[in-house]
Amino acid sequence: MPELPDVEVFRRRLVEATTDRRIEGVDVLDGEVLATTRAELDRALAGSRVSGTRRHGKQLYVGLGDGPPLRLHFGMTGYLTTVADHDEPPRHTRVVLALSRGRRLLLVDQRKLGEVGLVDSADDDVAQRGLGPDALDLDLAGLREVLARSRGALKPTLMDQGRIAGLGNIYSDEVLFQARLDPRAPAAEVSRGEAQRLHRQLRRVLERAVEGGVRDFPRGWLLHRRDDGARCPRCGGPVERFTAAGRHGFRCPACQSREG
DNA sequence: GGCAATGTTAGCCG
DNA sequence: TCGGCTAACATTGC
Repeated sequence: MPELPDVEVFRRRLVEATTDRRIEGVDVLDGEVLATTRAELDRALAGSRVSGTRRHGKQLYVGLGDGPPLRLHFGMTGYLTTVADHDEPPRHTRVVLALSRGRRLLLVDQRKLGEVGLVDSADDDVAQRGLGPDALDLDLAGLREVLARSRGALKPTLMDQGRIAGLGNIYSDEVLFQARLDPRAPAAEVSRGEAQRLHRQLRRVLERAVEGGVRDFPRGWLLHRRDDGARCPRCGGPVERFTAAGRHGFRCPACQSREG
C-alpha cells in the first residue's frame, strides 16, 4: 500500500486524529518496528502534542514541539488508522498511541518492514537517506534532468528514491501507463514531448490517488488490472507482466510501445 | 508446499 | 561509478 499517495493520506489522517488532542502514552506491541528504544520513544511522545507534520516521498515526519521529530515509514504493508478507546485494534497492530478524549492512533504492519524512530530533524534525515526531491515538488526541468542523468530504464529510474522520492512499484507502472511510455525504454532517450507527458501524468496520477484516499481510483487506471492477460483499460488488448530491476511490473504492449 | 506481495538495503557481478 | 540481480527481513494468502 504505502507509496507517496498512501503516505499522504496517512499524514492527513494523523493530523485529523491529533488535532486538539494530546498524546497520553505509547504502547509498543511489537518492538521489531522500532528504530529507537521504547524508553526514548516514550520520553518523546508521552504528554506531547503534534506541532506539525511533513511528508517527503514515503517518509512521514511528525513534529512534537521541543522534542525530536518522529519518523514513520510503512514498508510494504504498514498503515495508520484510528480506533475509539473501546474498539479492538486490528490484527498486526504494532504501535498504539493513546490520545486524549478517547481515541487511539495505530500503526498496523503485517510484515513488520516498517519503521518508527526519532530523528534530529526532518531535513537532516532526508539528506542522510540521500532522498531525491519529493515527486510532487519536481518540476518539468527537474524531471528532464533526472531522466537525462539516468543510464537505466524508465521504471527503475522513477522508482529510485535517490532520484525521485515517493514512487514505488504500483504508481510507477500507473504513471508510465497514463503517459503511454514503455517502462523498459532507456530513461535518457525520452524526448521532450514524452517528458512533458510523463511530468503531467506524474502529477495527475499522484494527486488523483491522494484524492481517492481509500482505493477509489478511476476506471481507466491500470491499477485494477495487475494480472497477466487482463484487458488494457485503454485499448482492450492484453496486459503483460514484465520484470525490471528485479521487480514485477505490468504494461500494455500496444499502448506503451517504444515508438510511443 | 511454493511463490509472490505497494519497500529498503547489502553484496555481488559485469 | 553505475545499474541490474539476488537475498534478506516477516507474514500471509492464493
